[in-house]
Amino acid sequence: MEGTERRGSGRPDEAEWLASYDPRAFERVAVTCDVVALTLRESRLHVLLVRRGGPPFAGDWALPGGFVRAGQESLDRAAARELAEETGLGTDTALDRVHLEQLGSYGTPDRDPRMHVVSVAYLAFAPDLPDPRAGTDAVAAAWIPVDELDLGGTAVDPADPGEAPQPSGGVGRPTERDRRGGTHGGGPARRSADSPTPADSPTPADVPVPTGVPAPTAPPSGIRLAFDHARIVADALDRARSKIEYTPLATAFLAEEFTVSELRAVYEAVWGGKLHAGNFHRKVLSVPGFVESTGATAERGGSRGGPRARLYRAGDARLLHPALLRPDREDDVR
Amino acid sequence: MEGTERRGSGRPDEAEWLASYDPRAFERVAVTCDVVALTLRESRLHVLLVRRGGPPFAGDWALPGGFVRAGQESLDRAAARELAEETGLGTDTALDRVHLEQLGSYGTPDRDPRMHVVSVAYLAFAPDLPDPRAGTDAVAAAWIPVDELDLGGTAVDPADPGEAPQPSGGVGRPTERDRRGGTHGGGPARRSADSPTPADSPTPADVPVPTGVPAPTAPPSGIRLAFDHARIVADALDRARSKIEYTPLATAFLAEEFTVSELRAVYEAVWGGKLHAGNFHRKVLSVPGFVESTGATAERGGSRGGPRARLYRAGDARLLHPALLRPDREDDVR
DNA sequence: CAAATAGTGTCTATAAGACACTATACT
DNA sequence: AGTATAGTGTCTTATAGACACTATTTG
Repeated sequence: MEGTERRGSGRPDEAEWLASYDPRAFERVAVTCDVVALTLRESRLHVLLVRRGGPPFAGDWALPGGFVRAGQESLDRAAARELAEETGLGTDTALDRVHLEQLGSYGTPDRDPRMHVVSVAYLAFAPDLPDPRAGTDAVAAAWIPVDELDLGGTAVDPADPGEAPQPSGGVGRPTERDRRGGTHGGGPARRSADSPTPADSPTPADVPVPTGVPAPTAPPSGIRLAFDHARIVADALDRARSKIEYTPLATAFLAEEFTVSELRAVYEAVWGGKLHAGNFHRKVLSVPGFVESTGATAERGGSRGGPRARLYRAGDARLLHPALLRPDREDDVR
Repeated sequence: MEGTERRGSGRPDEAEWLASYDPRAFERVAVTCDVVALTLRESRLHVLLVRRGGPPFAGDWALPGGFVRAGQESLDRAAARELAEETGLGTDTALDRVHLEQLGSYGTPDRDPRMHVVSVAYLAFAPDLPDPRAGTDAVAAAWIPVDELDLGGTAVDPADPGEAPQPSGGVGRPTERDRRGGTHGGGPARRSADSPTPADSPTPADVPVPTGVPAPTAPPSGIRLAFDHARIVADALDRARSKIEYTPLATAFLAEEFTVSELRAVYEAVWGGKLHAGNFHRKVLSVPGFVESTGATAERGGSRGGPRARLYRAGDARLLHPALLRPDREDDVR
């Protein structure tokens, strides 16, 4: 809207002017909010998906989402609403322990065969939540392990990653997408789709889906997602991997009180690899404001032995300083 | 769109179902692309702005932007088009040296008094470009020094930063916004507006606009921007400050060949502070792929004396490893 | 010549990782 | 008992920053 009027004064292209002046005079794009909700179940990362009842992509799994209610709600609220509807949790209940942030917007004209739809994607970090009330919705809804998804390991041109999340306007570190290339140096006409720029993680890796990263890549023949949702989920995972490096958000996957081992399990699940227990322990406790001791101790030791671990809760830091950097992978930048 | 059909089977709220089922049956939101184009002029950071000709906010400066052409262009393309139109440069010409990435989307219902508009904001890094062809557009267009803008140093509730960029899905480091709080831990209903989550910079600083950061904060009475564009520009600056930490994008502000001193000037302008020349020099040359020597030497030494500097061009790295971290500011996290 | 800059050398503090070791608790 | 885990200590290496210094060029 803004800045529209400046067009069309003393210009020859009146037609074009009209087109952009009154939105109602022309076809419009639809706006939806889609949510990539992540949680940890049995030390595996899961994403909330719904099964589509009708075409297009009938029977396929897709991200929960829906139209933004014009004039009624902000994007953030729309995302929260979608998430609440899908998880079956009240907008307040257990849902207030969920972290929700904007991921990026996707708006290629042909991403939905029915019409031009711009989806504003959100990323959610949730503690282990109950199964979504599948019966309520037409088809099914479930938490699916992310490593069972086909996220299209099929290389993305590093110079033209499509459109969507960029290492966005938040405080962050380079994400996988950044590592893969992003829009750097490209002319304005380089991307094929709209993509938020990833901006979360600092570990470089310009190779699309190289070996070296253990779990979070696409398996031989995983679950296909509807629309461009595989891309959105891939971007979300990039963001998540990056985000837990420099924020305490890994704690959002856990209960209010947790042990350092449980926290380490979050990192291992999200990053996909083993971490050195001893060094991780010291590191976590050394970052100011990351966790604070409750003074209590776990009821029992590990299931396979070991002393009872001390309990912690999230500290008051909003950023980790210094950050917990991902271990260098082979597939480093350049 | 996606996942809409799953609603409304065996549900009591048929009305609501209808509302979200067929987008054409209800009021829609408009989608625009706004661009925050940054460039360096005389060692100061400037942003491209246009002056509004009519209400609302007539006479105020605003970001260049316009409607996304339904069914015709992706978000990335729309942003590139807006930028090209405004700078007067062809979509290819000098514009192919411009870096363009998605920043985030802003969609509070009341951000435009006329209707519900979702703006997908983009961030551009440009080398010194000619003045925009002001005559063409109704009112004016110009490069304005960012430190002359009123970006509302008026504290943002660290717990409720509004809606827009989050340290997005790209590879990044925590940005100022991350440092200020972001959506961490907040329930889904916490934000007042939609904001991409910043994800770019790692230096923590939870204080809204604390002392310590020299230049890039709001002056006593700077230029007011239309709509929520001050917020968008603030988010863009956060992203930019963060982005040059872990990517070689600072070179996008310079000509093809540049000296280390010129590169340092970019960092100083964007971060707002002096950097140690010697350490910066060594650091830049030590990061693999950041810059590569051309073998040539500058024609003349500095205007105030000194040897002729060697010339470099951007290297092939897409991420800096290790990153060039911003010097710790007092206003550190916690 | 004076002053400012380009570029290098050196030292110190911090942080990450490898490794070793103890103490505890489960089966 | 055997084994796995919680948590700590120590050493090595990489990096950031402070500081010093030389060489080169402009006014």
